[in-house]
Amino acid sequence: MSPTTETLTAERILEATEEVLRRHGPAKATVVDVARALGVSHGSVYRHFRTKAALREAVTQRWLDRTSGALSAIVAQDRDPEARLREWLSALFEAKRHKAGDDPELFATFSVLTGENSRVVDQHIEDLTAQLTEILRDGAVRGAFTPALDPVVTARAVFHATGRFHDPAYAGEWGRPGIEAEFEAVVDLLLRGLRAAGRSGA
Amino acid sequence: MSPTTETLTAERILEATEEVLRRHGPAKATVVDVARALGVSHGSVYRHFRTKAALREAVTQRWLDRTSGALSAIVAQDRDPEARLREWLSALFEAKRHKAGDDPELFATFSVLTGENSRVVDQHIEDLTAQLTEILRDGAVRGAFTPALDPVVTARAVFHATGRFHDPAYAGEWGRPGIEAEFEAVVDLLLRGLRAAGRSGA
DNA sequence: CAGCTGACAGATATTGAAAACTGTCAGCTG
DNA sequence: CAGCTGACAGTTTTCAATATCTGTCAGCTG
Repeated sequence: MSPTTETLTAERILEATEEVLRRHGPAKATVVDVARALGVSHGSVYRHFRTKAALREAVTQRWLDRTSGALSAIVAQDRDPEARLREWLSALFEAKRHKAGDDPELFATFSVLTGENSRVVDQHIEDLTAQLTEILRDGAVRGAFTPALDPVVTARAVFHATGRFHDPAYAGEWGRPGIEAEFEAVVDLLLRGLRAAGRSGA
Repeated sequence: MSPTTETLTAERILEATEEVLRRHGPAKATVVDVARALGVSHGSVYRHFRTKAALREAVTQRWLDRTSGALSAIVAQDRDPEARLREWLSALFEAKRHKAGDDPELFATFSVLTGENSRVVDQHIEDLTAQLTEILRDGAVRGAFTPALDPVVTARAVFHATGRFHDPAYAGEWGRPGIEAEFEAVVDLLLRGLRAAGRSGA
């Protein structure tokens, strides 16, 4: 039962690939490296993943799904939709910032896929906007947010409007001093726009 | 009075550089090319611009200033601040879109400078947010926008929130089908947030 | 015989030598 | 003598040869 004699599964390949990507980065990590880390030939890896791109995408998907999963807990909370939306956006920003800082090589892989308009990234964005839609819909039902706005369209608008704080293209600016204040200003403005008429402002 | 015997001025060098950049793009355009286009030695170009970077920046600044100038006319209009803001944002989006489409090589130069956090790009952003601030301040005075928000901070928030529609990092998405609707959704939401309480919604 | 191997063809990346470019400056020229 | 030239040193880019990688598959192995 030593690791090298265990059956070769997609899961084990994903773990090894994540490790190789973490060490070498997306530009240098090769399928041969992954196979070597697992003590098998690279042909075996191709038995589980049709192409190198599919492997990269699977690793990235797993990695992104961890974020979506953590955020969905906030959506499920039973409290003030406005506070929930604020916390959700804040958590998304934090998550992306930490990923960029703690796992720069995996983050670079994610950035590459974003630039390539990968299906995986599109799916991630759909997951996130679906969560936003859920909060907005609930907020409208509870009377916290105006019912005048279509939740699906508005969720996408909120997501795009906060792109500076979660899109990897901006990762370089997430370390700047005033970034937190910028985030607050954008979120405050968006929340003003979402609130039902008759509720007090800031 | 033939062009080749005219005095060599910064202005003539800028024109020639713009032409060379348009033809070759930022990666291939050289100072030697610019000098050749002007019929002088490259040493003469260095008499007017200390480095190649300074030359690129001067060309880009001129190019960006044309946009700021056109937009300032909208700021100066004497009409409903909300309509003015809408038109200003729309004009900014259009201007960037056309620049990206009509002058791809000059736009690429601008994108390079953006990625390098050039002083020229920072100045351009300051110009634009100053114009936004002006509209917001005027809107607050006229009672169209809520006075609860600091115009300077809010102008930056509006600028960041609409980044998807003017930041060169997103140029690749400006040709997509739904982009206009996305733009409208974001602007509608922001305007709801800006409006003074007691005014009717959408 | 299910799963793995390793040789292979074509594609991609690396390397290092040669070419081109940037920025300087002593001296030429009108 | 103000303005321009062109040779030059140091750096960057180009290009072609070489090495490595991707993806396939016939055949080996437990």
